[in-house]
Amino acid sequence: MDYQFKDIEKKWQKFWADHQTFKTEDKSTKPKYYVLDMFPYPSGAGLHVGHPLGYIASDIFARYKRLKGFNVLHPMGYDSFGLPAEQYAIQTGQHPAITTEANIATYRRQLDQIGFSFDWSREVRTSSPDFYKWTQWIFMQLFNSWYNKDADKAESIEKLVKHFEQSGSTGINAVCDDETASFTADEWKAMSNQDQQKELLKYRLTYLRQSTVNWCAALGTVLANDEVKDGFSERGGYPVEQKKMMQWSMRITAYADRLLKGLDSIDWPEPLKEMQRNWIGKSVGALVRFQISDFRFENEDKTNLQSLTSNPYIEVFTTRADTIFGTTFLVIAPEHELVASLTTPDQKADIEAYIAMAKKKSELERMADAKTVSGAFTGSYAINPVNGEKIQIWIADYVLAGYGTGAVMAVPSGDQRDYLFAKHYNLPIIPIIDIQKIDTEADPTKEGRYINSGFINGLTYKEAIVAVVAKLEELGAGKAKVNFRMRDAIFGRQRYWGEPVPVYFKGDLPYLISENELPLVLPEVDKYLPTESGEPPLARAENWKYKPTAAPSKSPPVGETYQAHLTGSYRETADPIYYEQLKNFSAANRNQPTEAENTLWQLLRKDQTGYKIRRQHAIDIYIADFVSLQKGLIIELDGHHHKLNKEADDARTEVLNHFGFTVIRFTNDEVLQNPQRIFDQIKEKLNSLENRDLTKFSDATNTSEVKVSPTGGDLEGAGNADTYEYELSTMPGWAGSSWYWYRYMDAHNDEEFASKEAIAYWKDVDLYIGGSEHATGHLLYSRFWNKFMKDLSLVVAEEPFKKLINQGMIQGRSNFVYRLIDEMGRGTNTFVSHGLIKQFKTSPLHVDVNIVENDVLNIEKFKKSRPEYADAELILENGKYICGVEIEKMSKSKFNVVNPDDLIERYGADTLRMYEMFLGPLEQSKPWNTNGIEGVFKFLRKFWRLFHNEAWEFSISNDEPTKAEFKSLHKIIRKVEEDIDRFSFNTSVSSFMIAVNELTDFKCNKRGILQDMVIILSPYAPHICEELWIQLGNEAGTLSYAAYPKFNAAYLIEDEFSYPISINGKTKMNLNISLSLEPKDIEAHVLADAGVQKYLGGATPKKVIVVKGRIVNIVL
RNA sequence: GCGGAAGUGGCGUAAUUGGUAGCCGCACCAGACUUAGGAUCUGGCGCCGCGAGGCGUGGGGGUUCGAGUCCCUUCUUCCGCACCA
Repeated sequence: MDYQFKDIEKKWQKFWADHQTFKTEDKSTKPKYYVLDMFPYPSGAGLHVGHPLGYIASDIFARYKRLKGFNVLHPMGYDSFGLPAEQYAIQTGQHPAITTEANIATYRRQLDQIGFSFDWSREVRTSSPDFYKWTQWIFMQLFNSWYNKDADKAESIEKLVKHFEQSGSTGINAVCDDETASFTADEWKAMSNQDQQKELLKYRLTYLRQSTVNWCAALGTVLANDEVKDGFSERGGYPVEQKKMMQWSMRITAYADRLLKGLDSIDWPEPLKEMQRNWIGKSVGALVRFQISDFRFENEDKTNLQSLTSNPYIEVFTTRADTIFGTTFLVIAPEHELVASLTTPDQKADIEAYIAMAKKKSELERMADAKTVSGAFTGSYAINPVNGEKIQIWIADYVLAGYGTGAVMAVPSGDQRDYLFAKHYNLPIIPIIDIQKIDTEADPTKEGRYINSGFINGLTYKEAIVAVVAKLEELGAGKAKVNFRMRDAIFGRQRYWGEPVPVYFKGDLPYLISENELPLVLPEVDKYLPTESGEPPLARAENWKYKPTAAPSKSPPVGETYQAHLTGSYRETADPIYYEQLKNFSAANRNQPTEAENTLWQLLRKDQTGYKIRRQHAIDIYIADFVSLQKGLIIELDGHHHKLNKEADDARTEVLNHFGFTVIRFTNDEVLQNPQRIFDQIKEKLNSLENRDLTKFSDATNTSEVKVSPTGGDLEGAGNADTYEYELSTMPGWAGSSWYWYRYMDAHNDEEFASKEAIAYWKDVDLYIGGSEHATGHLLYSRFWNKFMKDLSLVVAEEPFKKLINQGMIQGRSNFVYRLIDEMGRGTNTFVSHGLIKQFKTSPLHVDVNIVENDVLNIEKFKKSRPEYADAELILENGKYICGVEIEKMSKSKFNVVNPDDLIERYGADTLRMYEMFLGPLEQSKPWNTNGIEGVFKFLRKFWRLFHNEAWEFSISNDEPTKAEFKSLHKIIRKVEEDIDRFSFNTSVSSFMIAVNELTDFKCNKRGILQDMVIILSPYAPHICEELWIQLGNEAGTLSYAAYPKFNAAYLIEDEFSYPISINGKTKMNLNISLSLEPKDIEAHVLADAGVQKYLGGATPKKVIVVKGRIVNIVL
């Protein structure tokens, strides 16, 4: 049979799916290898040929690793929350879930027909509640954590609370908001719960704060810095403005240093690491305080006067504290909070005019305008702390409010911007280094010795910077400071199609919903637009409110008054509905014990008190934390805020007493501080009580009405039966993608985001392939979340992706036809071939690349492509119409999209896979050009033919291969190993061609060679290889796990080598010389050769260089 | 402006530690087989030159017996950042 790729590929794709050939086991004696692709956003356009490039490379790698005996995890899923589906929903009213579902179906069909070896049983979708339940859960962990700088890791917020209760705010070294309060332990305890929560929010790793955000009005949402490019949204290209809003943020800045350091430990492309370093933007410098001189005037704006009069200084950030003696003025940003207070009445008009002008300039104009010098003098002066000089304070928009302190010390001799400013406004310029050249521009040199610089005169840079910082610290006028350019990441989006934030509001304060309430499912809305009042789309959801009563927590839901079941039959029949619920709650509580509960349980379990203790046991409408039914003793643990619920507790105790239980209470802190003491107290109490078997309790039927508030336990936020507003913004697109690789490890786990065992086994991603466009988004956020989860011991690796490869972008290659323009300037229906356009007046038009081959227009198809082209006239060259070419982004509007479906239809998936690899180095960006695909197709047919005779019958010989045949085989065995190891897939494809060309020349159809060839080629062209593999008599489906052939160097050993003989470095001829000869003998042999003698022309060589097995060079 | 990557035939590219520059394809040319060819096979194919030979890895310079590869300098292209103090 001829090579029938269509049948073969269909057959094996079905086989792999039916037999789950690529389903990965979590338990294996093989070493693990995790090959991950960046999962796609399923867009409506489907895949074009650029998308699979990285997937093909990773698939080859994954298949290769399987052959090499690894247990390979190679999963795929969809990053299915996002803007396009939502924009489509806004336009059409179609629910984004439906659009997304349809797009995923298209993607899946397209992916399947390329023959990837994904383990689809582990598929994830970020928009599925099973998945985003855990995205929300991780959010909750972030909310419940703070960053302890002393431990250099995230820790539980409980630990912070404990510290506050014991020592107040002293001794806390946290990454937190700037304006945290100072308080003693007693002051903390005296605070209302509200105030405590407000303070804690300043420490949480995800927090709500009034922040300046990138607001995109057209999209109706805020955007993160990495989603804004040059003042426009990355998606859609809409203008973005700065706006102050209450927003969720992630305290990624806490990890700035670790994110920076971690880069040194991972095998990523250097440009990408550099981009992250840039984005993090660490600069080591100092904060310096400049006192305000003679601050005495009044001003109608008194907002900051208070702080100014008590603390009259401006703080600047500088990386060049050594240049402080060259400071000749200060510049503060126009938005700086002290501007109004510093402005003297004389200067008021100037300053206000300048601010008005600066405000009008958009972000873009301000950037474009970087070279124009502008500013205004405030009229105030500051004192240089090191020399007491009085210097002017200016405002200018080259100083950014958002970086450092929003103020700089201007050193015109060393900083070009300061230099230009000083020249423009005639401010002094003082040289401070002996070799500084400052006639025409600033000289930021660090060489030379300091002059005009007081106590650092004569020092070098290294000495000076240390001396200045020390002096500033001594004076109390400054300190060393590391600054980062990276800002905390805005985490909320005012959009519909994203993960709901698992938070509700009581007063102004956010509270987490309960963990067992997850997932908080995205509600239905009538429209996907903001409300009239400008609230996010989720505000449209009807009855979407948080009801604590509906929240199964430590206590079941109850109304205001409740007919307590003082019937004496609390266990089975109190209320069948409640009883079911209660059992569920208890189970949930047992799975998620608090720290204190867990600590105590370790002491109480297994009868360590001498009595059987149950935990989270349902009793009537309550759940007891711990109970001994034998003694009727209930042990309750209370959180710190529990004092609010005294009334409820009393009622609860009353009911429990009624049943014959004794209730004792401890606080969580008591347990955590001294568990043994609590244990002793419990034991003592148990011993003192009489036995009373309450397991079969049946008291007199004595019903009484008891007032019960809805909480009997630790329900956070309880206290009334009101409903609360949920957070209305959703999470950004990067939330789900910041941890998804862990879900693949254990994709169907309902109890955890992934089991401890799965994480311990798979650990991290060994190879990650994806585009560099995610450098400062996904790849940074993923590292951040990973480090956070490591801190909480949820995962084991500090870095998630050990090795990363960026596949290059596939650009479009547009073709053009040239329409003739007549004398009147009108377009005609005549088209001129590209080589002739200089002779005519033409205008280029995009033409569909799919009707052009090797830049020659298919005229027949062209005429059919549009009705108006049907009678078009074409001016040809050499009988052909040659199209023009340009490289552009691949897009529908440019008619340059090449769809993999068409190519698979025509050449098959194996050809497409190999051709995409053959295009060039994986990491290199290149335009798509279908021109060479025939060559790869021919290769596969040639390979197929090796196994068939002239009548196209399968025909293989069992003869012993020749030495030359073995040599071809072992060359390719080694070559492919080396190439795959360095991700050089293009070179291995050409080596396959060489091997098959050689074997064709040998007319080799020997099993001893071809069977191994099938294995080696199978990662690249799996379908054809599977087919040949069973034809060779092997069991179907076993090829994927066959053993990669072993390289044997013996087959490559040569007796002779054709030495290039060069004279003065120029190769003149070749000589076959035995490889057993040593350099001295080679030299003699070469010089004796007649051909060489001819070149020498009788001259005696000055020197002869012989490199054994490489070259002979004769120097004349 | 700063940082990074890269410049090799008509085109995509190859040359793993400095050791024969142009492998493998595409396109093109010639030929064979054919009713035909968008099939297959054979040969050619960096540039100049009839040839001998010479010149060739963006340009210039250097190190070396020998440089596409290392160093300096310069130009060009692409990518990222951009008034970051």
